[in-house]
Amino acid sequence: MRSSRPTVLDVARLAGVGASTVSRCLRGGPHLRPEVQERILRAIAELGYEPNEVARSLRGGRTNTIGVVFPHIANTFFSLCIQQIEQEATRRGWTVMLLSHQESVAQQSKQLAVLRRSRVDGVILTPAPGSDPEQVRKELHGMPVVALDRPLWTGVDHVMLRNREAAEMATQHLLGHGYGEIACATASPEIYSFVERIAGYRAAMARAGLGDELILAEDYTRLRAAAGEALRRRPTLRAIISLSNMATFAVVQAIRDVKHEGEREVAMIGFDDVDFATLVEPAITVVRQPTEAFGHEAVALLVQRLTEEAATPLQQRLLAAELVVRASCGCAYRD
Amino acid sequence: MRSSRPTVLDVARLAGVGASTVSRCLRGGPHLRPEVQERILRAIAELGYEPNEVARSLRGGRTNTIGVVFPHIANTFFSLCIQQIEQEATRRGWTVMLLSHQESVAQQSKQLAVLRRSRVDGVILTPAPGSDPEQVRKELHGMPVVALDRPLWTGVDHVMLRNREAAEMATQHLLGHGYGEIACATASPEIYSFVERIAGYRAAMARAGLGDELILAEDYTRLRAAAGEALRRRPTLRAIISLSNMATFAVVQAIRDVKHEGEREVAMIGFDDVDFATLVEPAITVVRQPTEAFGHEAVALLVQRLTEEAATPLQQRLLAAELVVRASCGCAYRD
DNA sequence: TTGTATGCGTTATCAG
DNA sequence: CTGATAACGCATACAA
Repeated sequence: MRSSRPTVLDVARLAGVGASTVSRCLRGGPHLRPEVQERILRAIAELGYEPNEVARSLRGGRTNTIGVVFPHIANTFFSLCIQQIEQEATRRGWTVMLLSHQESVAQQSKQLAVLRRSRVDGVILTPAPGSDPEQVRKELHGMPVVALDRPLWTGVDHVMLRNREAAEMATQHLLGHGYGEIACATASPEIYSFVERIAGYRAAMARAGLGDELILAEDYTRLRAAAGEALRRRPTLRAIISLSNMATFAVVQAIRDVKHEGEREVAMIGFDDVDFATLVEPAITVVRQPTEAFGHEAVALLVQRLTEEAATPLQQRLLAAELVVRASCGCAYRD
Repeated sequence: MRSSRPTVLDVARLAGVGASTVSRCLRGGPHLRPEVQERILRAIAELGYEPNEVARSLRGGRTNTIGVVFPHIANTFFSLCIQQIEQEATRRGWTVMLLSHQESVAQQSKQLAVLRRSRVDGVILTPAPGSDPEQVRKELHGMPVVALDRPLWTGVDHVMLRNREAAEMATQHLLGHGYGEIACATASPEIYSFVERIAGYRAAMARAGLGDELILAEDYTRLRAAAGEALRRRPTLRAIISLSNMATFAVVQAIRDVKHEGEREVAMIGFDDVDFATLVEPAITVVRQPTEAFGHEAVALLVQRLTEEAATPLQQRLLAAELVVRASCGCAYRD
């Protein structure tokens, strides 16, 4: 059953040629007599030969594999990115090794060690909050890396959202509807993208001469509670911006909680075009991140660097978010 | 920069021992003088040596990698499974190569070829609909496989839901609420799990002496339309069961579409505990699949078979679904 | 145009 | 207890 598979040598023997000739035939070498090539191809088919990528990797020093390390896999933002990465990698003939670090620096270290030992050619990484850039640089040990969604250190290729602009845009939109008191909700406010989005929100509020109110929490269960509390404490608070898909979920719940206690309309703009955005009433206006571009660009950048001849200059992609206007922001319903 | 990394030989030289001694030290061989071990460990630390898994794989004939092939990655059911698989694999010291086939048999063939050439030790596969089992068996070429969510051929390890029971349970629940006309909605009715769930639904309806009505479509946009149409065509239709997270989404939309046209209450039970289930009004009663168990069991089964001494008997896990009762089925609201 | 020999980094074997 | 050696499968340099 587990009969060991045929090697180039088996093919060579059957075709009555040398091993290197078979190798050349496989790799499309030009120096081949058609007749010989024919014999080799037949031998390959007959034996069901397939090259051993492990041996190729050892010999060539390249694995044709990229390591992908994300905080979580099931979070819709990341799973959409991963989906895109897998497809783009497959399309280009690369293979993906998937790992997650659960937002833990320690776990991230372990996973990077796995990638080092596996000799992957490059890495796509969304670093855990609190990562020491210099430490990560060492742990990468020279493996080319593309930072996705969060920065690593200046001088590394990355693909990120224009976080500030995105949050500003949302805030502006709410301000345009006449809301003066607008809160901003997120868990894990130490995570880079949230830091930036908070800054964007604050900038917009400051420009309008208004104060800001942050609703923060360690996790999303607490965020729901915190948002509810904020709404109760401040009856004049009528609008909230949430900074991620999870936060959006929590805020929707909080608003519903408060609504149940008495009449109270609260406008909101969510982050990420979650599927429930169009299902709830009113439909949620959201800041949509271009997840396809995240995945596509990350792979493109990495592959480019892995196959470059001369040194490619630093590549940094700053992606624009899109405001998908629905009803929750105060706009007329128009679905 | 790309200075090639130290090898066992470098470590051996620095420690003043032979290469195999270093190897034994690494693999925890018992035959080592403490003094020598000390020297080796120091050399390893000094050089920053890390074993090359590629070479190990070539030498050992095992890659410590499992291939995971799913239809899609971003579908919440699959992404939850993948998340669990990655965690369980990492915990056990295995590595995951992630691929998707987009429900295409041709794409699946290509991905299995990638896995063959990569010499992964085993595969977790959710086969594309229309797969020829014998063909897949050949394409696996002896690699141990665990089928997840959909069967492959009798005699292969698998982890699946008790689909019929799950659908029957949901149907029963609706029948218990007094609904006589209950429709069942899904796209891609050729996919195994949906076939089974349809059978379960029908069995329950037949047992109650009632006829069944299937709402089928090729994709989910059309399913939304088809469900809306069915509701309009048959004003007495007051309950729908949807067979997947995507179908649930479509049915919720359809019910909302119809509701907008006039007063009409439609009960429903969804499949998969999607996050929007608790956000819409009324909250959706759903059949919850134990995604953690899917991932965990799949890895456990596969690893067991990969590390078995003697031949392990066929392992088939049939997971039970859980009815999460909320309000959409007609039960009192109780959140 | 083709074949032979060598090495990629490990580990198992076997002799010391 | 330890060290030299061979082999895993492939691709390259070089010889023919």
